[in-house]
Amino acid sequence: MSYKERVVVLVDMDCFYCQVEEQLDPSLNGKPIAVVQYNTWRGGGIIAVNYPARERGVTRHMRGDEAKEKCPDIILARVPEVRGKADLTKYREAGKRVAEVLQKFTPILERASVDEAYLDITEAAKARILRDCNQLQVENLKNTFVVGYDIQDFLHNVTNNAEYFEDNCRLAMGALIAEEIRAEVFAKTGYKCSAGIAHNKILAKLVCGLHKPNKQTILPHESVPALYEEIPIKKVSGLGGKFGSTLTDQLKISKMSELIKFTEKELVKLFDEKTGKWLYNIARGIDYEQVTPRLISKSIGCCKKFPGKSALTSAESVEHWVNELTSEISERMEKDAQENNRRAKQIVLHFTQTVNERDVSNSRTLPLNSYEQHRIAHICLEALKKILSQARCSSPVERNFNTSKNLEESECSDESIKSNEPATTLIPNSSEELNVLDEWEQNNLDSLKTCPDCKKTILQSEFESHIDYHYALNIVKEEAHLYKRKSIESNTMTRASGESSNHLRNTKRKCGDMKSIEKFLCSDNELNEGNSELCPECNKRIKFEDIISHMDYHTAKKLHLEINQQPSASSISDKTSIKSKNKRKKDVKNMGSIVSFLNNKR
DNA sequence: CATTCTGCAAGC
DNA sequence: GCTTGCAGA
Ligand SMILES: Nc1ncnc2c1ncn2[C@H]1C[C@H](O)[C@@H](COP(=O)(O)OP(=O)(O)OP(=O)(O)O)O1
Ligand SMILES: [Mn+2]
Ligand SMILES: [Mn+2]
Repeated sequence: MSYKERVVVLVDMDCFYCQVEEQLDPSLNGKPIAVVQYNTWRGGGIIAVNYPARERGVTRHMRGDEAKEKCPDIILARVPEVRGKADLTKYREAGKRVAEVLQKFTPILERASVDEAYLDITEAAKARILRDCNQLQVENLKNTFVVGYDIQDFLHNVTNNAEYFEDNCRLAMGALIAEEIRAEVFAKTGYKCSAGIAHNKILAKLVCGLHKPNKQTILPHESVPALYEEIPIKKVSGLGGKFGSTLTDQLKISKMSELIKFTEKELVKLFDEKTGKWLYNIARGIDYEQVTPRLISKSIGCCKKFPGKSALTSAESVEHWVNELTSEISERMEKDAQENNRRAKQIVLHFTQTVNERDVSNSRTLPLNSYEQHRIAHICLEALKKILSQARCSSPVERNFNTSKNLEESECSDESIKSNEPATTLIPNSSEELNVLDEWEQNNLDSLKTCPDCKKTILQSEFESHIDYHYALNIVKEEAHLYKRKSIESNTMTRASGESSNHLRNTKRKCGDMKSIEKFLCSDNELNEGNSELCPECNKRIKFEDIISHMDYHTAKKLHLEINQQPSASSISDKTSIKSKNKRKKDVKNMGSIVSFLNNKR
């Protein structure tokens, strides 16, 4: 498939945490604001800045005090503190509301962070070109910029010679849909966002930021070389860190356009096969990375740092913070279990200490059989003691802790807790961290039912959505003439389902995030190119004989959404999982004081 | 003394 | 399978 085939959109909320705060307190409207976490030390650390405050020179990473100097009338909103730590719940929930709106436009949606998501709307754009090319007018793309073009000229080209400019025509239609997506996000949530529209993820991400806030940008492929002349290498996703620095230093280049000088062979030789080829393609505006459908996180974690003198120095304090962190984890995991029908099977405990000026970190994957706070805490504390007692103690120095857990891939999930505390006395600058991580298991205790309409055997947990499916299908049959197939990509979530599957950890299987209706439709295994094709709407493999009814299903879903505007709030997901097993023992040196504290205590 | 997250892949 | 490091919001 051509590198110009797809229409990929990256939607990113504008100064997201600030917008969340502005909506909660409308008196902040129009004023310069920033969001800080903690405020006792130099006014707290700034993690989000709204646009009026940016004009005044305030940036992320500044301290609250510094922001006040730059902009005396700035309002500093504070991240809530619960259990003595920052609590990001309200931002996660706001992000979830946004994702629920985006999800109505396509199931090929990948949440990339709390405030952004990639959407592959190739099929929707193609379908709409067949009937709505006349809508590609400036008045329908009022918030759209096109790199390298005046929008008027760009639209003129694609509408007058749609075949010759078919790739740009798809991008233009993608932008029209993106305008609608963004309008819907604002209508449903009150939040403004920006978007990038391009043939791949890397470029969509890159151009989303060119016209913020509340605007969107198209990048036609032929505009890549000129754009790259202006783009520092570190601005491209994946090149913002050490690897990007290696490029600028070793290759003596600074702009993306300079990368094109190198042959694929040279790049493969300089780095490895995978990296070299990737870089060679990126230099030409080519990126084949798929938008991987994923609506919910694979891991749940929390952590706390204890910088400098606040480093934890007693067993009691360590125990206290492990309790606080496991309490938050327990609460969030329980909620996740209700919403997503999955359970973590493992937890990862992680902590770091500062020993002789150097960070030493440890982590252990531990089995998790219960979400009860005290049980999780017990598991973590036992592991912690074991690790520290095996460490060679001699010179007592500093430490800090932190814990975290993660959810697992398709079917599993984890949690993580992070805390960070200094353990011993002495040295003023110390820190530690603890982490916990787990995987999930899905509940297999589903009973079977027979559908009264189609007589198929289905899981109890999928019964409701299965009936919804018949309901929607019937309406479609009656009113199909009102709705063209493939008009707008949209998709509602279905109810949560149980379902079990097997270990899919690390296996690339799209079925992991499938909704129950889709699972029902895709229940046959053994699908291959000889007996099936990929659905243009959802990219799932469908048997030839089922493709017509499968497309009806998509139409039904769209219609159902309009009829019943109540999107059911749960997604499905998961299942199985695995694991348990734990770890090995690694020695850590210089773990003096905390070890003795722990040993003394128990 | 930026902090609190999340995802991915390499290397063992 | 597990730990670690990198990259990003
Ligand atoms: N380094 C960080 N540490 C903690 N939270 C962060 C960090 N970076 C970003 N966040 C949070 C706060 C942001 O509002 C939110 C989304 O990040 P991001 O999209 O990069 O910026 P933003 O939404 O604040 O502004 P922009 O309008 O430029 O997108 O994630
Ligand atoms: Mn943002
Ligand atoms: Mn973002």
